[in-house]
Amino acid sequence: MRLLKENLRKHITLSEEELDVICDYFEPRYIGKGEFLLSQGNICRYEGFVLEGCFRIYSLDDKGNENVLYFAVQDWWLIDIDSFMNNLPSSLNIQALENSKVLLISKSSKETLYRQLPIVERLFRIMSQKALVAWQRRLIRNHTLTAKERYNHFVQTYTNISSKITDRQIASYLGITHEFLSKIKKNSSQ
Amino acid sequence: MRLLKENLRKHITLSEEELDVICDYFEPRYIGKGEFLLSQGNICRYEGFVLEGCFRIYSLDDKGNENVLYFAVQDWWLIDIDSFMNNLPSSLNIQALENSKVLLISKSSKETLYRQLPIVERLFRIMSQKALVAWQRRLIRNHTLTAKERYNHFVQTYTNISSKITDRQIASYLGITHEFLSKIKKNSSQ
DNA sequence: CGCGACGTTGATTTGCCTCAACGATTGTGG
DNA sequence: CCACAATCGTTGAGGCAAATCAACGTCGCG
Repeated sequence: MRLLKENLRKHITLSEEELDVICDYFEPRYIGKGEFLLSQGNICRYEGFVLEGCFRIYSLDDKGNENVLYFAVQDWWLIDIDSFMNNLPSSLNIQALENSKVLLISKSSKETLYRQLPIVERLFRIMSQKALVAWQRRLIRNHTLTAKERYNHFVQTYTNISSKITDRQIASYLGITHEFLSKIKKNSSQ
Repeated sequence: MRLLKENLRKHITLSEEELDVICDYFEPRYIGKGEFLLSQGNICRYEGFVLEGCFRIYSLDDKGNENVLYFAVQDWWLIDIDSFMNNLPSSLNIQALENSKVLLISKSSKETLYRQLPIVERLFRIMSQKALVAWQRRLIRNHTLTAKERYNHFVQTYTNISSKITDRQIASYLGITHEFLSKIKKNSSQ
């Protein structure tokens, strides 16, 4: 819970009482390596916060190719917002890449929380807006940088993540093939 | 103002009084073709809502290449969130592509509005989350679709926009050169 | 009118993909 | 604990999508 509180305090000033109220709505859950918190076709009923472990959030295209949207390790959030907000079948998969521990809040709990503590609306507004900026930046990087530059940016920015996951996953995140990533690494290491 | 009210009502149920309060904080402004609502290096002090006209939001990389983040026509919003939220110098340019009319709300007005009418926090949370989903989808399209497929998706999805802007701008939005877009169009028209 | 931005086209290059093969590592069931 | 399968990372040959560079005619605008 301490980790969650610290995460929330990064975005907004909250009293200890408010933090306690918020945290009360979350429940811990363990997810084994390879298991899914969400798989496509189902409705995303929980928002998750990662305490330990590592996740990949990915979609599948028509040909069955996996496309990693992002990774989540400690201190990151797990959700398919579209599915969660609108009760739509998800097109995303959220899979644990190692044995993991998360805190979950259900959709109904979150709505109750919003009403009970209106400042939580503000909190999640701010979090969403920060996330939005990050996605915009990533799109610009995809347009302006080469695959090699994007790879270097990734390992520098997410050192803690890149040490946990396979090169295939990283390649998928970067939007390139794993063969080509291998050639990038060979090329840049000499 | 009617247009703004309709836009807000798409996301959340609001009474006529609430809508009036919100709208009172916005002031109209005309922006001539080629003029900037925001240029990089400056702080984004206003959030804008487009009533008429057309805008491009773009950044420049080191080599001076323009990179269009998105276009905004009637019913769209104009802002550099990062700069607006954190009072940072913007890395974005917001330029009118034709004579345009917008509604503006300043940062201080928006903060006042949040306090006066807490439901506005909810409103902008929901708007931000919807926008987030759109950016995620766009990134996936960039990874999975070819340039031609992305172009077709763009003209189908944004018919009203694509008729207003040059092919160079569209190419920049798609992340390709304008020469290549020209070849795509030639190729697909026969 | 003349200039600058535009769209087009072609020749050439390059970044990245596809397919195929290989050894190394990991995981799993007997 | 080992044998086997599966997945991984690597490498190479070849191909394709898209970039680069350059030239040209067109159009809107001062």
